[in-house]
Amino acid sequence: IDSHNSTALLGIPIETMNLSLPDQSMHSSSEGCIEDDKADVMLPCFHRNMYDEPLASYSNGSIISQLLRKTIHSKRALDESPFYLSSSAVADCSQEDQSSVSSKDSTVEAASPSGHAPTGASPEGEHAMSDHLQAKRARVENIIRVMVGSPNSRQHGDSERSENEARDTREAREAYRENKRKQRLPQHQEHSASAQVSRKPGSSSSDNCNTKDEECHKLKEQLHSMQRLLRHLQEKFLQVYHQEEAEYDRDETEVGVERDILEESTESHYISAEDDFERKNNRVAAECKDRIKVADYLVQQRESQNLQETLKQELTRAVNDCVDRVFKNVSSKGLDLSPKQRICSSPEMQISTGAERKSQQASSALDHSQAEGVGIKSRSLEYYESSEAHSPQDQTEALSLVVRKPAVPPMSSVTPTVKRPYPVHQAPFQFSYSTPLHDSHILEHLLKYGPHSNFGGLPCLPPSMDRTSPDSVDLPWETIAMRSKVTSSHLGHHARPSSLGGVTVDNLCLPHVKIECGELQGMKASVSVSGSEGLTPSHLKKAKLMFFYTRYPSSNVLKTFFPDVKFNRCITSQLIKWFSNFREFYYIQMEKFARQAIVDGVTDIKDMSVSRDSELFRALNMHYNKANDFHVPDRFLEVAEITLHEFYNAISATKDSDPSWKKAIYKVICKLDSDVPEEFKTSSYL
DNA sequence: GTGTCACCTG
DNA sequence: CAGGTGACAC
Repeated sequence: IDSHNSTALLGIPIETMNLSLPDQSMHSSSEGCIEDDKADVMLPCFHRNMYDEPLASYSNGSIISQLLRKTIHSKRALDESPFYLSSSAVADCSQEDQSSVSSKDSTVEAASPSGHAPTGASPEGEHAMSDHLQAKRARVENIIRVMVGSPNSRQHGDSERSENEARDTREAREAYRENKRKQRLPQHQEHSASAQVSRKPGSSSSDNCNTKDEECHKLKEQLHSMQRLLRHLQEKFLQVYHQEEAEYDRDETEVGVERDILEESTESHYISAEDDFERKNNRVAAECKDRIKVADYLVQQRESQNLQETLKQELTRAVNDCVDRVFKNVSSKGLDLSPKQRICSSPEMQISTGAERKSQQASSALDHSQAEGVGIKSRSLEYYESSEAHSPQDQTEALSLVVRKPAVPPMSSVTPTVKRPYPVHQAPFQFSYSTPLHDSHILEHLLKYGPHSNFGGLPCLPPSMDRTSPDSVDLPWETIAMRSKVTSSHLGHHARPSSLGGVTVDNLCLPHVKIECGELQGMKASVSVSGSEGLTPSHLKKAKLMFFYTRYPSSNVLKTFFPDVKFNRCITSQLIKWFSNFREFYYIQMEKFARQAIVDGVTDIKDMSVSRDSELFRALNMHYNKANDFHVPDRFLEVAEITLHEFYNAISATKDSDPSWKKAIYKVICKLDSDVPEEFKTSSYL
């Protein structure tokens, strides 16, 4: 509470801290898990004042709403006098933070984006205002987006966060108007940041390699960068609003109207999802309504209605999109898609530009750890950075490739894809805007656990246990890069179904066989044939065993003993080639052992016998019957012995000087073929 | 011209 | 084990 109050006094929104702290402490020692993250994210939404920033975590579409709400809130706080802050700070955490920072200027500015048309403005004036308003909104959206996606907001340690916030507060006061909004948004991130921090240890639980010192150092670094970013944003805000303020000075009543609109839209969209949330917020909402409603409906109903419609549309769209994404994710999970796929399913708009990229990447990765785990985020981000133009859909098929080749940007993969919910914004500032991720995961959580589930209380599951995928496990930033590389092994360690074994493997080998047939026909045959009709490793093994009986099988023999193979020129040639290779190895061995015998001083071929114990036999058996699960016929031993003698004699007679000296031997051996047992004819022999 | 084979290479 | 090549037979 102390820290809380102090922070509030400093004018820093600490709502997130207040709400998240318990969770943090709870999760700090535990392993980071998605659910926890989600819980952290969710808490603000459900336990906080509706007007705070419930929408901030939902979607880009709600940004305007968020701004409006904030403005209203600030306004209210202003109206309520300085005491509001102090009292609320102790009593209601959700309100104080906002009110603490609020000032009249800030209120006006904040309100400006949404509703500025002064009462009694002429129609033309209103129209012009609406245009102006839209332009203003766009700018504000961009700025907020930037702030939301601000890089370093996520990794602040609790202790350091205080310092950071204090600094931010000072800066904020300097640029008071914008700061109010800024502070909140960053805090929203901070909320997740805190969650992130708490989860870190857990995430790295598998390898407790991250010391606190390291974390602190990183957090500090990120804090600094975030501060820089914050200053930059403040400047931007000032620029925008100074311009706007000169022209449009907002009536406070409008703020109330807007706020009311926001209330309605917000409630309609989200309360249904979370009754608990509604209950908690009703109290606050009632208060606000009492104060503001009087002024609300006195002001330009028309504009407010338009605004209301717009906001509703935005919210509806955002919600719909979220639902779609959630269902996609769920369905993909049901299909047991690889983690990677799932990862990419929630990428959303991750657009980073220029110098901010790096920090952005880090922050965004951490930022969304709540929902999906850092690894996922980072990967998705990488993907978008590497190829911004690509839509997630484009990645759909690359998964397998990516999976096997770490070097390739894994991003290309996966993704079953979810369309980017909203068009990319063309703002001068394009930081990653990851909010959509939040909403999707929030909804997902709702779908999975129901609206009343306790996000904060979710059990911390062991990494990769009871999680949809290992990727969801949160990891420290340092490990993200590695993880993204490791992704390549996803197929292997994750879902590589044992079922992949037999048939699949065989099929994989098919190309081998088939490619040999240059012609389309052959390709078709091999492809369509797969398994039963094409040549598989099983067929190869069978051919090797047949070699014990026949070294020079005829085409007819082959066709007879490979009834399950759809023969064509390619297949036949392939089989012939196999036996050719078998012979090659066979004769090489024979020549080698014959020469060795000569070297060893063997003078009588009677001393050269081939038995099952002989080295020659072992070599041959190893080659043709590696599994040693086949009883080699005695006839083969005889043939082998004859062959060895032939080579010995030829070499002894120095016939090997003749380039074609082996031909005579081949001629002899080819006559020694015996019939292949009938059991080889059955396609299921092996 | 086509098919088969041995040989060589990777 | 596959691919390529040359020799050879048909």
